[in-house]
Amino acid sequence: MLLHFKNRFPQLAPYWDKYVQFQKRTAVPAKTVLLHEGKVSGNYIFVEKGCIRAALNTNGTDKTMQFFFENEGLTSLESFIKNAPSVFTIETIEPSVIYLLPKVHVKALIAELIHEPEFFKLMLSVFAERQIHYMNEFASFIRDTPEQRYLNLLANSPHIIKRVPQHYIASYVGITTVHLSRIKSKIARGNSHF
Amino acid sequence: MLLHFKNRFPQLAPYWDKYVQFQKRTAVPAKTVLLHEGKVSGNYIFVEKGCIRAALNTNGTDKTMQFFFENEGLTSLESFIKNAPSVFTIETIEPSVIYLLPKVHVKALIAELIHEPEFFKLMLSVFAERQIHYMNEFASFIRDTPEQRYLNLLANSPHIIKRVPQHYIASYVGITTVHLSRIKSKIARGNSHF
DNA sequence: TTAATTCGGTAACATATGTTATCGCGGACC
DNA sequence: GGTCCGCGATAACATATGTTACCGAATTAA
Repeated sequence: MLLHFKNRFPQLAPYWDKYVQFQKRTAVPAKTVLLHEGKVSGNYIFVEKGCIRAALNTNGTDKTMQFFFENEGLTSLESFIKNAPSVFTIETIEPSVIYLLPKVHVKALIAELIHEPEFFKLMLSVFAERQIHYMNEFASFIRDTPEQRYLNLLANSPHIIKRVPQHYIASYVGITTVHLSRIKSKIARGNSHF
Repeated sequence: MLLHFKNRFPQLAPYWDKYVQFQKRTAVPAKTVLLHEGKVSGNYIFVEKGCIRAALNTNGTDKTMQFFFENEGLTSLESFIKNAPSVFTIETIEPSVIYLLPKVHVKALIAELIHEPEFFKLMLSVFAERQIHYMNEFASFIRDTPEQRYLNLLANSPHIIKRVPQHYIASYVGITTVHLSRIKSKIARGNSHF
């Protein structure tokens, strides 16, 4: 993970190098839970290979919120920052290779980098991107019908649809697997709105 | 607006003072558009008095995304940072008194403050809060039924329901005004799920 | 003040989506 | 090879939500 940042931000190389030793590389099978909903997040997670999802559990039904693939990093921000119980579960979809960087070291890294304007800009842009991402997801739910959300996904992130089992996609667009099947067959029959 | 920050972060007082002169205080009537969807945001907006909403327009139907009240600040982040067209409109609900701080000065302020660790922490926490907010809204749409969303609003933000016209609330929870009326009368009859 | 407009409630009907159940395919495991 | 199980399709029915239309109260404009 830190190597990934190092490639993107070589100016800060000495900092990354110093913390490389603390991250743990692990290979895990599919359906491995990396963080349980309700537990406090202890690590920043980086995906080297494989595929991970964040999921909510409501009255026994599992709903997928987000997907992560190679070269993406994630954590439960609220849990990480505030030591609050995570609202979602983090789980592998495929057998994956991940890096874990414990929270203490992330905090130490940030404390060291707090004087570096380059790092400041990096953090702000990362945070801004995430905020914009979630805001757009939120806006999409207010604005779009589930069918439209599926079509958007098909248009903007076809790799997700190709790679991820369909029942995860269904809850992600806000519907049941049955209804997603209906939508797909409707599209296949050429009866979509487009 | 800057006075607001000055009260909360007196350590940075000299910076706030310097920029106070650039902000413009304005009183505007209800239903005044402060930023049109599709336009680039030019100001950071701070609400001294009144009430503002962010809204999306889809095929002629107006949908409310968020409400802002006294002592809250807002802008279209994507538009502000990337000079991208704003995805939403910003409009007053009530007659309001607002402060506008032009983008150039906000950027200059950030550029000056970039070396202040206190400011760094402030910015990160502001950004983190916003991200958590939008993420929770997003999660709520995946997890909850519209009726549940209305009940959540009633429990967590009753001031919004008391203060804002109901048709804005309806689109905010993701339904039509007709259906919101149904839900309300159902609750009044004591038939809600709780 | 009256007149106009906005806002919220309700009904009847149309459509979208959920629920439950069944089937079939294909991979995992022995 | 066979058996089990995860996954996706489909049907029939139930429920949730949208659409249109109408009414009356409340607010605003003249």
